[in-house]
Amino acid sequence: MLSLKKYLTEGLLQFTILLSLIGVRVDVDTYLTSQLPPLREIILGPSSAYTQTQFHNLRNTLDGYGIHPKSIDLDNYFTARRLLSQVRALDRFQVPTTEVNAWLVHRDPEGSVSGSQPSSGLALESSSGLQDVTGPDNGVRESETEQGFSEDLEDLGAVAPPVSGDLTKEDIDLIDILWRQDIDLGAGREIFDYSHRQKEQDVDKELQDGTEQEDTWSGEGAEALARNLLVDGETGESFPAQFPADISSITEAVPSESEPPGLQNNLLSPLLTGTESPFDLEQQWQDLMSIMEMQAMEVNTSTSEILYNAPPGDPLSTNYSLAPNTPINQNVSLHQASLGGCSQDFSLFSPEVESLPVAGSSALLPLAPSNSTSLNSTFGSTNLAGLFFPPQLNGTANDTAGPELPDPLGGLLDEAMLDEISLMDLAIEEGFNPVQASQLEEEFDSDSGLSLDSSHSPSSLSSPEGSSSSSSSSSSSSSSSSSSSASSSASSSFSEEGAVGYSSDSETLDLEEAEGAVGYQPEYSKFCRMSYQDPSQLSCLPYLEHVGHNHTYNMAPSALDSADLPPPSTLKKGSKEKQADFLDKQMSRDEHRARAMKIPFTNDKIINLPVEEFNELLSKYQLSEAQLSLIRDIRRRGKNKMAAQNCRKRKLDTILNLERDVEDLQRDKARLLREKVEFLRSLRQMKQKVQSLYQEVFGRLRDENGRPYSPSQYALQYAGDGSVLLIPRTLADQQARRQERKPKDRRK
DNA sequence: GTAGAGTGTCATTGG
DNA sequence: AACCAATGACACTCT
Repeated sequence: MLSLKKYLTEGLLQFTILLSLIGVRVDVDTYLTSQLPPLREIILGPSSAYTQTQFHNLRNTLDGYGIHPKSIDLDNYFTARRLLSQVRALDRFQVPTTEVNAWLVHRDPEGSVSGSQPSSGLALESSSGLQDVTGPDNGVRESETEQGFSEDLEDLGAVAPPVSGDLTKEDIDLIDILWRQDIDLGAGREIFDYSHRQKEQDVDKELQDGTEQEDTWSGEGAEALARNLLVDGETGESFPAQFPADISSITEAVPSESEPPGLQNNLLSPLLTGTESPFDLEQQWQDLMSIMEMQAMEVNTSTSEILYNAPPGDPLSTNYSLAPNTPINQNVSLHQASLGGCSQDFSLFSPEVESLPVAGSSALLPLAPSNSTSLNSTFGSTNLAGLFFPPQLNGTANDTAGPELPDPLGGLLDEAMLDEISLMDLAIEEGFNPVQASQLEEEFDSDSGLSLDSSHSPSSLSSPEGSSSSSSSSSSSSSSSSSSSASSSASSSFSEEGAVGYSSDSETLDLEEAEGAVGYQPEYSKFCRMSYQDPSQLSCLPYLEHVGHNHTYNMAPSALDSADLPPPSTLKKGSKEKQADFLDKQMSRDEHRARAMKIPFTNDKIINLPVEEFNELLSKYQLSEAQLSLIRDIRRRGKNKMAAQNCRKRKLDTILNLERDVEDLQRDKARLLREKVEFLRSLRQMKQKVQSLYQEVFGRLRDENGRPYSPSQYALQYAGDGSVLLIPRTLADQQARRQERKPKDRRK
């Protein structure tokens, strides 16, 4: 076992040297590609090729190779794969690299600490460089990462870990861990692209020549690169090879109170470069940033900015040539710290890292609850290490076993978001899952937008005319219904209407023309039957609305309203009796009474005539007091009957409208829940990205002795200008405490 | 025979 | 004050 380990280590070192010889650098875009797949899954659906869990098996299955990670054939395997991948990557472009400017603020007071810019400390500065054509490595991410790591250490003049020979155990462990990390996290398909390495090589050359990084980008190299369209390592999106970081377009929508302009802008880009659905990605980012912004509103980051940020004019910290649509890169300079091969990788981090302290501190506040103890509580808002360093890295890259560090975005998610997630899950369990929502939508879509369909409306007319009238009236508001009923009842042409007027005038006309009576099917059918049985009564047709009602009270059939009926002599005697009985049954009580009292006009006239005409009509006849009283009662009851029908119909419409509103709200709720699920899912993946990238960056930091920094003692802090600072935890904790108080004060 | 829906009627209220 | 729409409540009929 020991020999195996040694063999592995030696093999890795040899491989690293090999990669460095051919100019391969490791870049963080490995993580970009490895982390974005989940986002793609959100948008495009799951893709087994990007499933993160498969990365663990990647080394055993890639390219058909079946090999155990500890196999002694590892170097052969890696070499073969690397060469193959390099060949494959020859025609690909690569994302511009990320520049990481970190300032070690504490460690040696007399040295060039905060503010100074050691020219040699640009471990993470990278650019495209033409890769050695002889050995472009595209596919072997693990070896590539490691190679880039050591290569950077060599090239950058920073204190590099021993490349061979006297490797300490920490070094070996770190190498092993980083190697495994790269494997586990997965690498992008174009991580080791040709153009990318070309840029890197160029930068490396310039660094060796003592050229400042910003000169590189502002000079010919940058222009030349700008002319070329680079392809995002993950998404394949083409964009100018500049140092852009035009995340401002995104973050502008998320204003932050206390942060200087550009602070937020730098870290978003990588996720926005998805070729398949960049807009969706941007939307997701906007959602994320909006949440973070809400939290950032409560936090003042000015303190940290004053303390640790490079001045605004600092070329290193502000050298983002923010070309639009090229938001990939983020400059993070790790001064006084050597960072292995983190070139553009940090750009992926940027969105999160930036937004955390910026939006900062607020977003992180939940991470370090005041009641938490020791380190966790002290990791402030801007203390990235405390937030992001996972136990894994702590145990491995850390010589002093530090306490377990909280989750990077744990504060974001753990408290508020997790509650929401749980609520959401609960809501889904309660029946608002997307499937049901979609079903609901289908159901509604089939409803033609009206809540009043036959199944829902027991009072709807069974006849086509009736249903149309009913649906139209139901679609209108109840107020319109009442107004329509009022208009119909107020109409002076009662004889033409002859119907109960609930619906509007036009509707009433349609209904009357079709039915000529009360707008309910039972009455209509009865009336029709009666009318066709006795054509002689067709003359009564407009006025027989009351006859059709169900309520036929047993009264003496003696009092037929003879005024509107043809002479009985025209009918045969046998059928005449039957028809009389039938008509008696069809007549209402008031009609029977009117007939009994020998009222000389129809009940319809009594009921529907306007007051003036009604009084005129009464004046034409010499009527007794009993007749007048009956006529007034008939009129009152008739009007009230119509009013009751209208009222009931209105009531039904109101109920149906409420039902439709409830269904609409349920549909909206289901949709919002779906959106929430997707948003939370993307947020979780962002969190994972931030965590892994933080680990990547921090794990590659080396002190002057070439040893990794202890996560328990140091933390990465995201400064307001986009740079990343390596500060001791105590300082970070103090800052965090200060920023914790501010939102509280603000709430007061 | 009973429950429930549909309808008519009365009393009341408010415009 | 008269008229009328709206509506709750009740009764009746029908299924």
